[in-house]
Amino acid sequence: MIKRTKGVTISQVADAAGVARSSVSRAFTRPDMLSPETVDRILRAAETLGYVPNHTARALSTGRHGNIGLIVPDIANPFFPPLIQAAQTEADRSDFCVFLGNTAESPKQEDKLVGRFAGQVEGLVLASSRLSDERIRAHARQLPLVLINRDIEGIPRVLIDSSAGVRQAVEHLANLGHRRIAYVSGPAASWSNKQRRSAIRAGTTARGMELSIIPTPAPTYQAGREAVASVLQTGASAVVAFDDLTAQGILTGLAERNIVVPRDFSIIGCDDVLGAMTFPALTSVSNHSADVGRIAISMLLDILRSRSVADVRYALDTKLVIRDTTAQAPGR
Amino acid sequence: MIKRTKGVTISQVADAAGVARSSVSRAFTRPDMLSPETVDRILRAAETLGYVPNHTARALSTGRHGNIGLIVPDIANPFFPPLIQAAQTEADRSDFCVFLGNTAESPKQEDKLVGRFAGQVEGLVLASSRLSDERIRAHARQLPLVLINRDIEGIPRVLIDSSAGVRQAVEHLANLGHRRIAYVSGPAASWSNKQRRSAIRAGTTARGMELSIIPTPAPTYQAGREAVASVLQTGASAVVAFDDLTAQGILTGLAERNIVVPRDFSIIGCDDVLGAMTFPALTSVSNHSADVGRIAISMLLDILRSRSVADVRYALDTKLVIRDTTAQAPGR
DNA sequence: CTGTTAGCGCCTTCAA
DNA sequence: TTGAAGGCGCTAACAG
Repeated sequence: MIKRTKGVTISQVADAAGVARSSVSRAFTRPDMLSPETVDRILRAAETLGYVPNHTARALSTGRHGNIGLIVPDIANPFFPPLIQAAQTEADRSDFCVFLGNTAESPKQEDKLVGRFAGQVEGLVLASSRLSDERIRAHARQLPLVLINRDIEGIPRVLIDSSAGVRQAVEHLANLGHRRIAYVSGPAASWSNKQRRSAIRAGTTARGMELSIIPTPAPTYQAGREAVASVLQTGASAVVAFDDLTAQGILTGLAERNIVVPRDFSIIGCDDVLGAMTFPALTSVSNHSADVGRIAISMLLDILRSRSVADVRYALDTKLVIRDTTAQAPGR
Repeated sequence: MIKRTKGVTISQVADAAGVARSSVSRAFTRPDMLSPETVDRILRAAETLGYVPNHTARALSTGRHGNIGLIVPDIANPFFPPLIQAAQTEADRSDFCVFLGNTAESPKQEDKLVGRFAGQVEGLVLASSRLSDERIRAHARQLPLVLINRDIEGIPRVLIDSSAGVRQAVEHLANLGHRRIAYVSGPAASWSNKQRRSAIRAGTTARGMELSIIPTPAPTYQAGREAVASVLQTGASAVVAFDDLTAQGILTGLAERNIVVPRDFSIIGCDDVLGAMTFPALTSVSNHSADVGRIAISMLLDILRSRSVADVRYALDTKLVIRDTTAQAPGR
């Protein structure tokens, strides 16, 4: 049985130091308003009593609690951990704590989390939100919001613009002689998915290539693996996947059918989070997940500081990273 | 420019409903103490005014804010996301929010985070803490603590007991004819690492096998990859890695040297988080990361509810999962 | 520079 | 069943 120390309050410190409560408060928040000796005496008293400012009381009084929220659809997707980590580090630099929420790809859960967080955070970052524009706008009326990979006018947002990278991917495949390719798509509600899909469509159309779209329930290893059957039915010789995780699943699905990559089939991922960790090393569209996390938080903190919301749209460029899963189309 | 709605307070609702503030409070916390009609009237008024209870004020008054903290060393390590997700889900079931902290394997950062969280959470779960026993004990005096994969008497803890699984791993290798193996170890401050290392040592000693220990700076893909040189120098024909990520790195390091797994070399991971996602599919010691997250949170919530700390030690058993990275020792 | 005085929004005895 | 009143711990004018 462990006994716990109780909360020492500002009054006890004030008594011990022989000053008013407000002076104690100042010693911690605006020491420059007090004489150095007084500050010293107070701090010393606080130290011996083991006083720690009560965060909640301070928050009630100031209306600021130094917390921000970060909501992601799937923390287990390797795209997010670096983003989360960077966000955390950036928040830390300004002495903010971050609440993390995982929606498991469910808009309903996302709505619930936003509501739950709203009361205890000063602002929120929604990464790859699966909510409708209306819901997001509604939430933005309640508290400062920054979006990641979601493009809604009037709401600050930071985007990974995959179009350039995806265009290069199509070009790369075309140069290798592929004429018929497939896109294994991501969540319907995903802005990134829409963006990637239309970039591919534009690229293939421009080059007279044939394109098939294969839907998946969610961007996971398993979904990729299960998509392989459909992919093969299209007669495609190469595939671009919504993300690396899906691509990795496809890699396995192909291996299970003894289809050798890249000899028999080429594959390109997006996000480049698996780096060279797959076998063969995955060709992928570059990633900025950490940058995006850092930037989103820094934007949010700016907004909190300035108390004003500019309509910022921060887009990061991408490019194709060629590794070992793409090669000449078979039979050429 | 988006305008934000201001906070409606209990008083406004009270006025609108023509009741006292305390009644409004009761309508939300103890509706059974009020007549159904009154509750109804209050709720209706609250609804139209868009009243939402102020979490901070409530917390100050009750001393409970319904938040718990979870601190992990590296969110990007695939061992943790399922743990975090399960923890979150479990907390959610009891209407608790979770603060997530990432220490980047740094004890200093961990200490800092605990301090920062302490004021705003009712309890804390420390997963794979890198802190000293003393620091942990000190923190446990401040607030309810539950440990994951750290065995300190007197502090509630839930452990993945890898010894059985690791013992099976050694046995498996022995049966395949390996006589000389290496253990690529994890962080020095890791309880799991110590446990796995001694289980391997016990197993190899009992069978008269030779064992080399290879240190690494941190359990990462990169560290595993770089450890390969040292591993090969030992003349071992098989290796057990601290975790799957390290094992995956080793897999790459071997591939880079044209050493074919499992024909030329066998490898076993721990945690089984990569499942069949590596190539070849990794033999590994089973994992309970999600269970452990769920159980830790549920233990913490129990403690918070009962206001008492029993000395619980919850250990989960493990076993070897054989896949494709282990085979007969070469030359036999 | 420092003390006094009000709250922040809610919960919770204590009476009625 | 309901109201009145005090307080949770701290901050923020306003005086002095």
